[in-house]
Amino acid sequence: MANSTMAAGAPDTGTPGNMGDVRRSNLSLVLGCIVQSSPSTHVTRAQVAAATGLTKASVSSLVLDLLDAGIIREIGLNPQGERGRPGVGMELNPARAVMGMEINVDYIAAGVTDLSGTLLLHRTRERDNRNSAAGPVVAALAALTAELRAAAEAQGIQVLGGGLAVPGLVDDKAETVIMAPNLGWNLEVLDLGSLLPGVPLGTTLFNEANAAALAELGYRPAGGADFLFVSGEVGVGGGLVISSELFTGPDGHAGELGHVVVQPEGAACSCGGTGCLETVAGQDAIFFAAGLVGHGRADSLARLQAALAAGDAAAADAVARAGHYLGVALASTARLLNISSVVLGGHFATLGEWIQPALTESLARYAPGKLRPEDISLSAVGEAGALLGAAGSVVRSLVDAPYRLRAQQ
Amino acid sequence: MANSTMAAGAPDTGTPGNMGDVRRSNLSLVLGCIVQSSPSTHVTRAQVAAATGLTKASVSSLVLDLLDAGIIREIGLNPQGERGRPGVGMELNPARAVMGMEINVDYIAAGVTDLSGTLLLHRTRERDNRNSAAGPVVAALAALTAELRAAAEAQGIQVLGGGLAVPGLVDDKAETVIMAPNLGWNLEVLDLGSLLPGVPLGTTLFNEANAAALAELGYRPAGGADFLFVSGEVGVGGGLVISSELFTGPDGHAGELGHVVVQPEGAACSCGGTGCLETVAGQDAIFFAAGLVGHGRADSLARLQAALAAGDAAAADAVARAGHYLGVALASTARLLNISSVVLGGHFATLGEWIQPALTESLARYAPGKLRPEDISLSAVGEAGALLGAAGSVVRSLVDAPYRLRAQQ
DNA sequence: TTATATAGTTCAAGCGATAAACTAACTCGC
DNA sequence: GCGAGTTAGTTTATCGCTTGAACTATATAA
Repeated sequence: MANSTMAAGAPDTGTPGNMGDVRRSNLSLVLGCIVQSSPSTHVTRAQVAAATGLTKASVSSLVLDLLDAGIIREIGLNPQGERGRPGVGMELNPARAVMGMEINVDYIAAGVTDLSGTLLLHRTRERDNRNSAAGPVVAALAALTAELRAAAEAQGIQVLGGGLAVPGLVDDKAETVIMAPNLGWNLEVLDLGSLLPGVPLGTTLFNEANAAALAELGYRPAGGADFLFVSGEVGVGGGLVISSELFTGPDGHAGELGHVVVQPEGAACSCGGTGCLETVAGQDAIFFAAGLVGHGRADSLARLQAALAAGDAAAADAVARAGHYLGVALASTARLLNISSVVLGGHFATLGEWIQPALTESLARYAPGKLRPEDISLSAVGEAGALLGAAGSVVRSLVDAPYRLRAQQ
Repeated sequence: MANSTMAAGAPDTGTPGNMGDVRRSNLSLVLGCIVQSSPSTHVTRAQVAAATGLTKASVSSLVLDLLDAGIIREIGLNPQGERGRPGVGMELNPARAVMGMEINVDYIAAGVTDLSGTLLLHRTRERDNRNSAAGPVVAALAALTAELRAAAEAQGIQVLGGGLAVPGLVDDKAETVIMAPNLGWNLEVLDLGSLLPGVPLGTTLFNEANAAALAELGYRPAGGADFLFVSGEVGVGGGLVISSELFTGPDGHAGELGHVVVQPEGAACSCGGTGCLETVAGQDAIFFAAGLVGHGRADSLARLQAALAAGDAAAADAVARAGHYLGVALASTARLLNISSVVLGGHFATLGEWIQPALTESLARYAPGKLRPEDISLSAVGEAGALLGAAGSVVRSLVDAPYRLRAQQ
C-alpha cells in the first residue's frame, strides 16, 4: 500500500519548507538519539554522528544548541580502556523536569518526572470530583502542583511543562473536556494556564487511556511498538499505539473500546447505544453482576478479589462474562486495525488471573490465530500510569521539537 | 493529545535532513498546488507562490524542475481583463499517464488515466482466476496492459507507472499477495515488473478496498477527507481514509470490516472466527439467505434486485438482516475510530435503497447521534473504482515525491 | 502617452550541511 | 618516558537552497 511514512523533510501541511526546518529536524534527531541511550550510557558526539548519519561537525553544532537550551548536559570524560581520545558523555539534564497530572473520579494527583521519565515526586489527594465543576477541581490541582513545583525547585529542578490526563474525550487545542460522563463534565473548558504559571512549554491536555497507553509504551521491550492498551476504569477506554505513536483518529479521540457493540440484543448503555462492552465489562457492571453494591470503588475491587479468591460463583460469573465480551471486542478490533498485541490495564490488569481464562477462550473462538494468549499482557504501569504517560508525552513533544525551548530563553 | 502531525521537515525516520530534503518537500508542495487547481484553472506561478507561502523566486525555480521532468506544462497566457501582466498558466502534462490494473475473481481489467485522474482508456477481460495461480493471471494482465500502453503511446501519451489492485491482503514492498481467499491465493509473489516493463515509476500493489477508498476520495466534496469506505464484494472489506490519507495499521492491512464480530452466537466464518459481518452481509451470505443459489455473481445480484423490486419477502429479509448487522459493525467502528462518515460501495451501493432502512434503524440504535442517516452515502465510483484508485495512488505518490521522475531522466 | 499594477527573473546575502584539514587527548609499544 | 597510532571534536572552505530586493516584462486605466 502507499507508504504512510513520508520522505524525510516532507511537510504534511501546506507550509513551505526552509532551511530552518532542516535544522529543527536534525536537532530532534540528535536529541532523540541521546534520549534513547539515556540514562548514563555515556553517549558521545561521535556516536551520535555515527548513529544519525550526520557529520561530526553538524552534530557538534546541534549539540551546542541543546546545551544552550539546557535540555542536555555534558558529563565527565570516559576513561575506559579504549584507544584514542575519549569522548565527552552527554545525558538529559537532570535539573529539568515535567509535571504529570491526573484528574479522576475520586482523586487528583500530580508527579514530577525528569526528562528520562523517572518519577521524582508524587502526591495523590482524595477528592470527590463527580459533582464538582471543572473550575474548583483545577484550582485544587493547581494548589497541589504548586507544592510539588516548589519542592522540585528547592532541589534545583526546573519544571518545563506539564501534561494533564482526564477520563474523557478532550480537545487539547481548545483545552476543553468534550465529554467525561464519569465526572459529569460536558464541554468544560479547563484553565490549564493556572496549573503551572510561567512554564515555557505550558500544559497539555490528554485523554487518560491514551496517556496510560503511552506510559505503557515506555515499559515495553524494543520492537513492541504496536499495541492496543485497554483502560479498565469506571468506563472502558482504549489507547492505540502504532509505530510508537498514538493513533487518535480524525478528531483526535479514537479508541473508545468501551462502546464497541458486543451484544446486539444487550442492555442500554449510558452513551445511548445498546450492548456496548462497557455495559458488561465496566467496573460498575462487573460489581453489580457480582452482587457488590454501595461500596467505594477501590473497596469494591478489593471485595471482588476476595470473593473470587473465596470461590464465589456470582463473582466468577461476572468476571468471566466480562472476559468473554472483552474478547469479542478485541477480536473485532484486531481484525479492523490489524492489531496483534493487547495490554490490559486498570481493573482488567487487577483481575488478570481471573479474567484471562474466559478471555483466552473467547479470543480463540472469535479471532483464532490472530490474538493468541501470548499476545495479551497485563499492564506494567501502576496507579500513576496516566500521570506518567501525560508527563512522558510532554517530554516526547519536547524531543520532537527541542527548538521550542531554545527560542524561549 | 500529542500532535500526530509533526512540524514541517521533521523526519519520522532516522535519516538526517539535508537541504535537498527541503527542495524535495517544496517541489511536492508546488506540484500539489498545481494538482489541486487542475484541470485547466490556469494556475500561475504567482498564485502558487501566494498559496504556498514560498517566494516567487523559489516557485519559479521549482516550476522549472517540474517542467524539465515533464510532469507539468505551460499553457497560454491569460488575457483576462485584469490589470498588470498576465500570468502564464500551468497544468499537469496531458501527455503523461499511469496505468490502473485490477485482478478480481472473474475478470482482469486495466485502464490508463492522465495525471488528473481522468480515465482515458479502459479494457476489461473476463477470466476465471479462482483456480489459477498468480503467474498465468499476471501474464494475461501483462498482455492486456501492453495493448493499452501501445494505444496510449500511439496518441503520444507516455505511461509513467502503474498500480495493481487485488482483493486480498498485500505486502507492497515484497510484491506479495499474503492472502486472497476468494482467489485461492496464499503468499503468491507477483512479478509486477513484467506488467509495465521499463516505466520509470514501476508498478505498486494495492488492496482492492483500499484502492477503491482512495478513488472515492477523489469524488468527495472538499473537507470530506475522513471516512470509512465499505467494499461489498464476495468478502466485505474496508478502507479507512483519515485526513485524505489511507490508514493501513501496523502492518499495512487494517480495515477488515468483514471480520468484525456482530453476532457472538452466530455462524462460523471462513476465517475461522464466529459471527463475523461477512457471514451475514457478504454477497454469498445474502444470496443464500435470499434463496438464490447456483448463478453467476453479477447474475445473482441482478436477480436479487428483481426479487426486491417484486416484493419478495426472503430477499427483503436477507437484505434487511445484512443492513442491520452492517449497522452494528459500523457503530463499533465509528466509536473505535471516531469515524463520522461512511461510504458504501460494491453490493451495498447497488442495494442502497433496499439496505438503507435497516441500516439507518440499526445505527440509530447502536450509535445514536454518532452516525446519522446523512452520514452514510453511496459510492460515486463505479465498476472501475479499484482500478482508478490504484492509478490515483500512483499519481499521489508521484506528487509526494516528484523528484523521483526528475532523477530518472 | 503616461501612470499603475501584476508576473516573472536576476542577483546578492544568509543559513545550514558537508568534507577535509586540523587540534586535542588518550593507549600502546618500546 | 616518549613517539606512533587512534579516536574525538573543532575549524574552515564550499555548495545548495531559500529569501528579499531590485529589475524587466506586459497588461489596463486615464
